[in-house]
Amino acid sequence: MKIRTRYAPSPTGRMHVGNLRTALYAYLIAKHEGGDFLLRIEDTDQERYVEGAVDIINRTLRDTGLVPDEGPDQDKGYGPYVQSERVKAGIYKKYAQELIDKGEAYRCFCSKERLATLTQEIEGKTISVYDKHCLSLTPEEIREKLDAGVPYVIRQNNPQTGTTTFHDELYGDVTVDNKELDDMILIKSDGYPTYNFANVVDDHLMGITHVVRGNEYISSSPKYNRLYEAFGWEVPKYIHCPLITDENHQKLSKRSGHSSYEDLIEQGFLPEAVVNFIALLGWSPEGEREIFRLPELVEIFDYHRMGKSAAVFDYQKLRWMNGEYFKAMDPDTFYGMALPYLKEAITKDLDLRKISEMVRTRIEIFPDIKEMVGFFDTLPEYDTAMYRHKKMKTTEQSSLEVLQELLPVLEETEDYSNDALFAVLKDYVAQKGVKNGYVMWPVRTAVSGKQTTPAGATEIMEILGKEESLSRIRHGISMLREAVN
RNA sequence: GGCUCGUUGGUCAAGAGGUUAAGACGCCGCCCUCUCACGGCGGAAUCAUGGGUUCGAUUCCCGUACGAGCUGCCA
Repeated sequence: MKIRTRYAPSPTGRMHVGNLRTALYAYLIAKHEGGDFLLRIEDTDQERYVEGAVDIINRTLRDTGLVPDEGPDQDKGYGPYVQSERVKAGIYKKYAQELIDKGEAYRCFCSKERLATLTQEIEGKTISVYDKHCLSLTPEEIREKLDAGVPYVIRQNNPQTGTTTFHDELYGDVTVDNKELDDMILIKSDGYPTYNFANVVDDHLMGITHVVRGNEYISSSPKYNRLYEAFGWEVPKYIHCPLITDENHQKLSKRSGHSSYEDLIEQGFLPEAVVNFIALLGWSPEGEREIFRLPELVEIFDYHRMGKSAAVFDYQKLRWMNGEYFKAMDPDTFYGMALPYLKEAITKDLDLRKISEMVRTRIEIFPDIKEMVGFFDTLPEYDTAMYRHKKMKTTEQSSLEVLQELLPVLEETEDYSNDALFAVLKDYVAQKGVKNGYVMWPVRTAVSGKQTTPAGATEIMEILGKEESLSRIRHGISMLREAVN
């Protein structure tokens, strides 16, 4: 049988990386076996609905490559794929009625006030268990309330004895006492289904074979199983994904600043790197390779190799991985993407393409560029102490000497290409009988004003050109003269 | 509180009843080098805990601790 998985987000804002990973795994499980991946919008919560959130979902799936085979825009006969539209089609009402007829569900007319009397406070947490009060209503009483227009919900009628077991592909069998099974609400008083109900109905109707979802649903899954059984439907395979946490092992929240895919893109990460990284959070391939693009993941993904324990989102490692993608990227593509960041840092007419290549193997995320290349634009203020370098055996004194001796030579040099400049400096080094660094360090310091740069002295001078290079060296000389005296 | 799930270095993790317990990020050192980065080499660092079972358990079982999730007319 063809595998069918779905991603069923709630349109409530940005896409959480945990949800994105769930979508990724659902996609990979289906695609690895040549199956279908579908998108279903679970907009049954009127209050949390956020305008534009569906667009975010679509855009994110498109940008990450997790393109659904079916969804709101591509109805392959299982639609509609938006739950609010399914509500209008009367789908959930119909199935809820079927459960009522079977005695597996019942209408509950309890007021909020009465429900409030059922709640209790335990260790700061509010807990409420419904007492099946409305289950004992007679048909006449129900008729009466219905006619009077008393609002009601429909609840699942769970047994209070025995146990219920469900099977998860990763976690194995999970068994709970039926007395733990609350009579959860299936249809809300506004007529919309709850996640608990809509999810089961739709997964069945849409022919979902593997239900991939977050681990937070594991404890309610027995209740979903009872629903499947009540309908006489085949239970799908369940694959619950482990949680993603922050560095404090708490659920990754907005406060972390990088809880959503959008956050990460804004911070300068590449979609491929994000996908690669989250794929490895809770799953590992055979072998030692870690860099995989989506098609490669499809090839090798095996959900049996998924983990069960929560994983910390390691921002540091994501940065590293993003850098790996830069290194593997072809220079033109990188240049195109880096350009806006380069322009932000450099307003002068310099060879940005060359600078782009300098930076490509040195940054981890795009915003790193600014700090790295700003000195090309304007020489930063710096302290002459920077001319002192133990390993290079340089001092302010020695630097002054080198720069002074080099200045006339560089003034005479016409060819300011990297190779030519390098040859000039090498000549001087040889003639002086010192190590390269003894000369290169002061020159680079003078033309950059920085401790570290994304290129060597002569490469920098090539970019800056003769005039600017000389002016910076002269400035260095005058600073050093002052410092030495 | 109850229920459910989880626990291999700081982090992601492989692994298996007997291994020198992989690899990666990060960290440290060395090499390369016109600084840094890249690249190369090396290092420190892990089986939560107490009982069993076993010739032998980090691996299997039970308890404990810790963590997380659920306990919503949210999903």
